Amino acid sequence: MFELLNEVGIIAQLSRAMLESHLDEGLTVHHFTALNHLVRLGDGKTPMDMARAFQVPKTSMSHTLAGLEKRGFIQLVPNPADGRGKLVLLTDAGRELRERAIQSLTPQIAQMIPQFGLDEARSILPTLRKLRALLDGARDG
Amino acid sequence: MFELLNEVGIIAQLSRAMLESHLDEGLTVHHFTALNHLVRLGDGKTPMDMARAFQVPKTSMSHTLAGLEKRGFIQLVPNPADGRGKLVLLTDAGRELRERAIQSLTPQIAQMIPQFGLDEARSILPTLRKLRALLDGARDG
DNA sequence: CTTGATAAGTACGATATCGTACTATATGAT
DNA sequence: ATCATATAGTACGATATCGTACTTATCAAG
Repeated sequence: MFELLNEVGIIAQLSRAMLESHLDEGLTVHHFTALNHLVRLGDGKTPMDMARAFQVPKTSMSHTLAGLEKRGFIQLVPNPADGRGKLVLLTDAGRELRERAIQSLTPQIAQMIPQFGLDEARSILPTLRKLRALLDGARDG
Repeated sequence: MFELLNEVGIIAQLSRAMLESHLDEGLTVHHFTALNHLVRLGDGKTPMDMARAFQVPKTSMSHTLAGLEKRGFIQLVPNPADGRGKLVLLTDAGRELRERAIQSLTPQIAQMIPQFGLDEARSILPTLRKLRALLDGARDG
Protein backbone atom coordinates (compact mmCIF):
# COMPACT_ATOMS: atom_id res chain seq x y z
CA MET A 1 0.00 0.00 0.00
CA PHE A 2 2.84 2.37 0.87
CA GLU A 3 4.52 1.22 -2.29
CA LEU A 4 1.42 2.13 -4.24
CA LEU A 5 1.15 5.61 -2.78
CA ASN A 6 4.84 6.17 -3.20
CA GLU A 7 4.67 5.25 -6.85
CA VAL A 8 1.67 7.50 -7.34
CA GLY A 9 3.54 10.34 -5.66
CA ILE A 10 6.50 9.99 -7.99
CA ILE A 11 4.30 9.85 -11.06
CA ALA A 12 2.46 12.95 -9.93
CA GLN A 13 5.74 14.76 -9.36
CA LEU A 14 7.04 13.85 -12.81
CA SER A 15 3.85 14.78 -14.59
CA ARG A 16 3.67 18.04 -12.68
CA ALA A 17 7.16 18.86 -13.88
CA MET A 18 6.10 18.02 -17.43
CA LEU A 19 3.06 20.25 -17.17
CA GLU A 20 5.13 23.06 -15.72
CA SER A 21 7.45 23.04 -18.71
CA HIS A 22 4.48 23.76 -20.95
CA LEU A 23 3.13 26.76 -19.07
CA ASP A 24 3.88 30.32 -20.01
CA GLU A 25 6.06 32.22 -17.63
CA GLY A 26 4.32 33.62 -14.64
CA LEU A 27 1.73 30.85 -14.65
CA THR A 28 2.18 28.15 -12.04
CA VAL A 29 0.86 24.63 -11.82
CA HIS A 30 -1.48 25.83 -9.10
CA HIS A 31 -2.96 28.38 -11.46
CA PHE A 32 -3.51 25.76 -14.11
CA THR A 33 -4.91 23.26 -11.65
CA ALA A 34 -7.43 25.79 -10.40
CA LEU A 35 -8.53 26.67 -13.93
CA ASN A 36 -8.76 23.02 -14.85
CA HIS A 37 -10.89 22.31 -11.81
CA LEU A 38 -13.30 25.10 -12.70
CA VAL A 39 -13.62 23.97 -16.31
CA ARG A 40 -14.14 20.33 -15.37
CA LEU A 41 -16.48 20.74 -12.42
CA GLY A 42 -18.07 24.02 -13.35
CA ASP A 43 -17.40 27.51 -12.04
CA GLY A 44 -19.46 29.40 -9.49
CA LYS A 45 -17.65 27.68 -6.64
CA THR A 46 -16.58 29.63 -3.58
CA PRO A 47 -12.85 30.02 -2.85
CA MET A 48 -13.37 27.88 0.24
CA ASP A 49 -14.87 25.08 -1.83
CA MET A 50 -11.74 25.07 -3.92
CA ALA A 51 -9.40 25.26 -0.96
CA ARG A 52 -11.11 22.20 0.50
CA ALA A 53 -11.04 20.35 -2.81
CA PHE A 54 -7.30 20.87 -3.11
CA GLN A 55 -6.58 20.46 0.57
CA VAL A 56 -4.73 23.75 0.75
CA PRO A 57 -5.15 26.55 3.32
CA LYS A 58 -7.62 29.19 2.34
CA THR A 59 -4.89 31.80 2.38
CA SER A 60 -3.01 29.89 -0.30
CA MET A 61 -6.08 29.53 -2.46
CA SER A 62 -6.78 33.21 -1.98
CA HIS A 63 -3.33 34.04 -3.29
CA THR A 64 -3.65 31.75 -6.31
CA LEU A 65 -7.07 33.16 -7.19
CA ALA A 66 -5.83 36.71 -6.77
CA GLY A 67 -3.13 35.97 -9.33
CA LEU A 68 -5.64 34.52 -11.77
CA GLU A 69 -7.97 37.45 -11.32
CA LYS A 70 -5.22 40.02 -11.81
CA ARG A 71 -4.45 38.41 -15.17
CA GLY A 72 -8.09 38.25 -16.15
CA PHE A 73 -8.50 34.47 -16.20
CA ILE A 74 -11.19 34.41 -13.55
CA GLN A 75 -13.57 36.88 -11.98
CA LEU A 76 -14.39 37.09 -8.29
CA VAL A 77 -17.92 38.25 -7.60
CA PRO A 78 -19.87 38.59 -4.35
CA ASN A 79 -21.84 35.50 -3.43
CA PRO A 80 -25.52 36.46 -3.57
CA ALA A 81 -26.32 33.60 -1.22
CA ASP A 82 -23.75 34.53 1.41
CA GLY A 83 -22.67 38.05 2.23
CA ARG A 84 -19.33 36.88 3.62
CA GLY A 85 -18.30 35.01 0.53
CA LYS A 86 -17.41 35.26 -3.11
CA LEU A 87 -17.91 33.15 -6.19
CA VAL A 88 -15.23 32.25 -8.70
CA LEU A 89 -16.26 32.67 -12.33
CA LEU A 90 -14.23 31.67 -15.35
CA THR A 91 -13.61 34.21 -18.07
CA ASP A 92 -13.22 33.35 -21.74
CA ALA A 93 -9.51 34.10 -21.42
CA GLY A 94 -9.32 31.59 -18.60
CA ARG A 95 -11.01 28.86 -20.61
CA GLU A 96 -8.78 29.58 -23.57
CA LEU A 97 -5.64 29.52 -21.50
CA ARG A 98 -6.52 26.15 -20.03
CA GLU A 99 -7.31 24.83 -23.49
CA ARG A 100 -4.04 26.10 -24.92
CA ALA A 101 -2.03 24.54 -22.12
CA ILE A 102 -3.66 21.19 -22.77
CA GLN A 103 -3.09 21.46 -26.49
CA SER A 104 0.55 22.24 -25.88
CA LEU A 105 0.89 19.25 -23.62
CA THR A 106 -0.92 16.80 -25.85
CA PRO A 107 1.90 15.83 -28.25
CA GLN A 108 4.18 14.82 -25.42
CA ILE A 109 1.45 12.77 -23.79
CA ALA A 110 0.40 11.23 -27.08
CA GLN A 111 3.98 10.18 -27.67
CA MET A 112 3.81 7.97 -24.60
CA ILE A 113 0.71 6.11 -25.65
CA PRO A 114 2.25 3.58 -28.06
CA GLN A 115 4.71 2.46 -25.42
CA PHE A 116 2.21 2.45 -22.63
CA GLY A 117 -0.99 1.14 -24.07
CA LEU A 118 -4.35 2.79 -23.82
CA ASP A 119 -6.05 -0.41 -22.72
CA GLU A 120 -3.72 -0.70 -19.80
CA ALA A 121 -4.32 2.93 -18.88
CA ARG A 122 -8.05 2.41 -19.02
CA SER A 123 -7.87 -0.76 -17.00
CA ILE A 124 -6.39 0.89 -13.92
CA LEU A 125 -8.56 4.00 -13.95
CA PRO A 126 -11.47 2.54 -11.97
CA THR A 127 -9.12 1.33 -9.27
CA LEU A 128 -7.50 4.74 -9.03
CA ARG A 129 -10.90 6.39 -8.79
CA LYS A 130 -11.80 4.09 -5.96
CA LEU A 131 -8.56 4.90 -4.19
CA ARG A 132 -9.17 8.60 -4.61
CA ALA A 133 -12.67 8.31 -3.21
CA LEU A 134 -11.35 6.36 -0.26
CA LEU A 135 -8.65 8.90 0.51
CA ASP A 136 -11.10 11.70 0.02
CA GLY A 137 -13.39 10.13 2.60
CA ALA A 138 -10.60 9.27 5.02
CA ARG A 139 -9.97 12.89 5.88
CA ASP A 140 -13.23 13.46 7.64
CA GLY A 141 -13.85 9.87 8.67
CA MET B 1 -4.44 9.59 -20.51
CA PHE B 2 -5.04 13.07 -19.11
CA GLU B 3 -7.72 11.54 -16.98
CA LEU B 4 -5.24 9.05 -15.64
CA LEU B 5 -2.63 11.67 -14.77
CA ASN B 6 -5.24 13.91 -13.28
CA GLU B 7 -6.49 11.12 -11.04
CA VAL B 8 -2.95 10.29 -10.01
CA GLY B 9 -2.33 13.93 -9.21
CA ILE B 10 -5.36 14.13 -6.94
CA ILE B 11 -4.43 10.92 -5.14
CA ALA B 12 -0.91 12.19 -4.60
CA GLN B 13 -2.25 15.45 -3.23
CA LEU B 14 -4.58 13.70 -0.81
CA SER B 15 -1.98 11.25 0.39
CA ARG B 16 0.53 14.04 0.83
CA ALA B 17 -1.95 15.85 3.02
CA MET B 18 -2.45 12.67 5.01
CA LEU B 19 1.28 12.22 5.48
CA GLU B 20 1.68 15.84 6.47
CA SER B 21 -0.83 15.44 9.29
CA HIS B 22 1.38 12.76 10.80
CA LEU B 23 4.62 14.71 10.84
CA ASP B 24 5.93 16.54 13.85
CA GLU B 25 5.93 20.28 13.63
CA GLY B 26 8.79 21.77 11.74
CA LEU B 27 9.15 18.73 9.53
CA THR B 28 7.82 19.05 6.01
CA VAL B 29 6.80 16.48 3.45
CA HIS B 30 9.95 17.35 1.55
CA HIS B 31 12.05 16.45 4.56
CA PHE B 32 10.30 13.13 4.94
CA THR B 33 10.48 12.39 1.23
CA ALA B 34 14.21 13.00 1.21
CA LEU B 35 14.76 10.74 4.23
CA ASN B 36 12.57 8.06 2.71
CA HIS B 37 14.50 8.21 -0.54
CA LEU B 38 17.79 7.76 1.30
CA VAL B 39 16.52 4.82 3.34
CA ARG B 40 15.00 3.08 0.34
CA LEU B 41 17.73 3.64 -2.22
CA GLY B 42 20.69 3.93 0.13
CA ASP B 43 22.54 6.99 1.32
CA GLY B 44 25.82 8.32 0.02
CA LYS B 45 24.09 10.15 -2.82
CA THR B 46 25.11 13.65 -3.78
CA PRO B 47 22.66 16.52 -3.31
CA MET B 48 22.51 16.87 -7.09
CA ASP B 49 21.53 13.21 -7.47
CA MET B 50 18.62 13.86 -5.17
CA ALA B 51 17.62 17.11 -6.84
CA ARG B 52 17.46 15.27 -10.15
CA ALA B 53 15.54 12.36 -8.67
CA PHE B 54 12.89 14.71 -7.31
CA GLN B 55 12.94 17.08 -10.24
CA VAL B 56 13.54 20.08 -8.02
CA PRO B 57 16.12 22.84 -8.46
CA LYS B 58 19.38 22.24 -6.66
CA THR B 59 18.81 25.33 -4.54
CA SER B 60 15.60 23.83 -3.19
CA MET B 61 17.25 20.52 -2.41
CA SER B 62 20.08 22.40 -0.75
CA HIS B 63 17.60 24.13 1.52
CA THR B 64 15.78 20.91 2.42
CA LEU B 65 19.04 19.12 3.19
CA ALA B 66 20.28 22.04 5.25
CA GLY B 67 17.17 21.73 7.39
CA LEU B 68 17.67 18.02 7.86
CA GLU B 69 21.32 18.49 8.74
CA LYS B 70 20.59 21.23 11.25
CA ARG B 71 18.26 18.85 13.07
CA GLY B 72 20.75 16.01 12.92
CA PHE B 73 18.81 13.68 10.62
CA ILE B 74 21.48 13.59 7.95
CA GLN B 75 25.13 14.44 7.69
CA LEU B 76 26.75 16.23 4.76
CA VAL B 77 30.33 15.17 4.15
CA PRO B 78 32.77 16.09 1.40
CA ASN B 79 32.68 13.78 -1.58
CA PRO B 80 36.03 12.03 -1.73
CA ALA B 81 35.52 11.37 -5.42
CA ASP B 82 34.70 14.96 -6.34
CA GLY B 83 36.14 18.00 -4.63
CA ARG B 84 33.21 20.17 -5.66
CA GLY B 85 30.58 17.98 -4.16
CA LYS B 86 29.20 16.50 -0.98
CA LEU B 87 27.63 13.23 0.03
CA VAL B 88 24.44 12.86 2.03
CA LEU B 89 24.63 10.33 4.86
CA LEU B 90 21.76 9.21 7.05
CA THR B 91 22.16 9.38 10.81
CA ASP B 92 20.50 6.97 13.23
CA ALA B 93 18.16 9.78 14.24
CA GLY B 94 17.18 10.18 10.59
CA ARG B 95 16.39 6.50 10.15
CA GLU B 96 14.40 6.49 13.36
CA LEU B 97 12.44 9.55 12.41
CA ARG B 98 11.47 8.05 9.08
CA GLU B 99 10.50 4.81 10.80
CA ARG B 100 8.39 6.62 13.38
CA ALA B 101 6.57 8.62 10.73
CA ILE B 102 5.71 5.44 8.87
CA GLN B 103 4.55 3.73 12.04
CA SER B 104 2.33 6.67 12.83
CA LEU B 105 0.84 6.58 9.37
CA THR B 106 0.28 2.85 9.23
CA PRO B 107 -3.03 2.57 11.11
CA GLN B 108 -4.73 5.06 8.84
CA ILE B 109 -3.44 3.29 5.76
CA ALA B 110 -4.33 -0.11 7.15
CA GLN B 111 -7.84 1.08 7.76
CA MET B 112 -8.30 1.58 4.04
CA ILE B 113 -7.22 -1.89 3.05
CA PRO B 114 -10.45 -3.80 3.75
CA GLN B 115 -12.41 -1.38 1.60
CA PHE B 116 -9.83 -1.21 -1.11
CA GLY B 117 -8.46 -4.67 -1.49
CA LEU B 118 -4.84 -5.62 -1.47
CA ASP B 119 -5.16 -7.71 -4.59
CA GLU B 120 -6.47 -4.77 -6.50
CA ALA B 121 -3.64 -2.59 -5.19
CA ARG B 122 -1.09 -5.18 -6.23
CA SER B 123 -2.65 -5.60 -9.63
CA ILE B 124 -2.12 -2.00 -10.69
CA LEU B 125 1.39 -1.59 -9.33
CA PRO B 126 3.24 -2.95 -12.37
CA THR B 127 1.32 -0.60 -14.64
CA LEU B 128 2.14 2.36 -12.44
CA ARG B 129 5.79 1.40 -12.42
CA LYS B 130 5.76 1.28 -16.17
CA LEU B 131 4.14 4.70 -16.31
CA ARG B 132 6.71 6.10 -13.95
CA ALA B 133 9.57 4.71 -16.01
CA LEU B 134 8.05 6.19 -19.14
CA LEU B 135 7.64 9.64 -17.61
CA ASP B 136 11.09 9.40 -16.15
CA GLY B 137 12.50 8.73 -19.57
CA ALA B 138 10.41 11.37 -21.30
CA ARG B 139 12.24 14.21 -19.63
CA ASP B 140 15.52 13.63 -21.42
CA GLY B 141 14.20 11.94 -24.49
C1' DC C 1 50.66 22.58 -17.75
C1' DT C 2 47.31 25.79 -19.52
C1' DT C 3 42.82 26.96 -21.25
C1' DG C 4 37.88 26.66 -21.96
C1' DA C 5 33.78 24.42 -20.96
C1' DT C 6 30.93 22.01 -17.72
C1' DA C 7 29.21 20.75 -13.14
C1' DA C 8 28.39 21.07 -7.70
C1' DG C 9 27.16 23.85 -4.38
C1' DT C 10 26.20 28.69 -2.18
C1' DA C 11 24.42 33.57 -1.85
C1' DC C 12 20.80 36.30 -2.45
C1' DG C 13 16.53 38.31 -3.94
C1' DA C 14 11.66 37.63 -5.72
C1' DT C 15 7.65 35.26 -5.25
C1' DA C 16 4.76 31.40 -3.04
C1' DT C 17 2.98 29.00 0.82
C1' DC C 18 0.76 28.91 5.04
C1' DG C 19 -0.21 29.88 10.16
C1' DT C 20 -2.23 33.42 13.19
C1' DA C 21 -4.98 37.09 14.01
C1' DC C 22 -8.62 39.98 12.44
C1' DT C 23 -13.19 41.73 10.23
C1' DA C 24 -17.68 40.86 8.60
C1' DT C 25 -21.52 37.90 8.02
C1' DA C 26 -24.34 33.84 9.12
C1' DT C 27 -26.65 30.56 12.14
C1' DG C 28 -28.67 28.57 16.16
C1' DA C 29 -30.33 28.82 20.96
C1' DT C 30 -32.89 31.23 24.08
C1' DA D 1 -34.44 40.34 19.07
C1' DT D 2 -30.02 39.10 21.40
C1' DC D 3 -26.06 36.83 22.02
C1' DA D 4 -22.66 33.01 21.34
C1' DT D 5 -20.50 30.44 18.05
C1' DA D 6 -18.99 29.33 13.52
C1' DT D 7 -17.57 30.49 8.84
C1' DA D 8 -15.64 33.31 4.46
C1' DG D 9 -12.25 36.01 3.37
C1' DT D 10 -8.16 39.40 4.32
C1' DA D 11 -3.76 41.21 6.50
C1' DC D 12 0.53 40.22 7.70
C1' DG D 13 4.70 37.91 9.02
C1' DA D 14 7.65 33.63 8.86
C1' DT D 15 9.43 30.21 6.19
C1' DA D 16 9.87 27.68 1.57
C1' DT D 17 10.71 27.57 -3.26
C1' DC D 18 13.36 28.69 -7.08
C1' DG D 19 15.88 31.63 -10.67
C1' DT D 20 20.24 34.14 -11.39
C1' DA D 21 24.74 34.98 -10.45
C1' DC D 22 28.86 33.49 -8.31
C1' DT D 23 32.79 30.37 -6.52
C1' DT D 24 35.32 26.35 -6.82
C1' DA D 25 36.52 22.01 -8.84
C1' DT D 26 36.57 18.69 -12.72
C1' DC D 27 37.75 17.31 -17.27
C1' DA D 28 38.88 17.29 -22.17
C1' DA D 29 41.85 19.28 -25.71
C1' DG D 30 45.96 21.01 -27.12
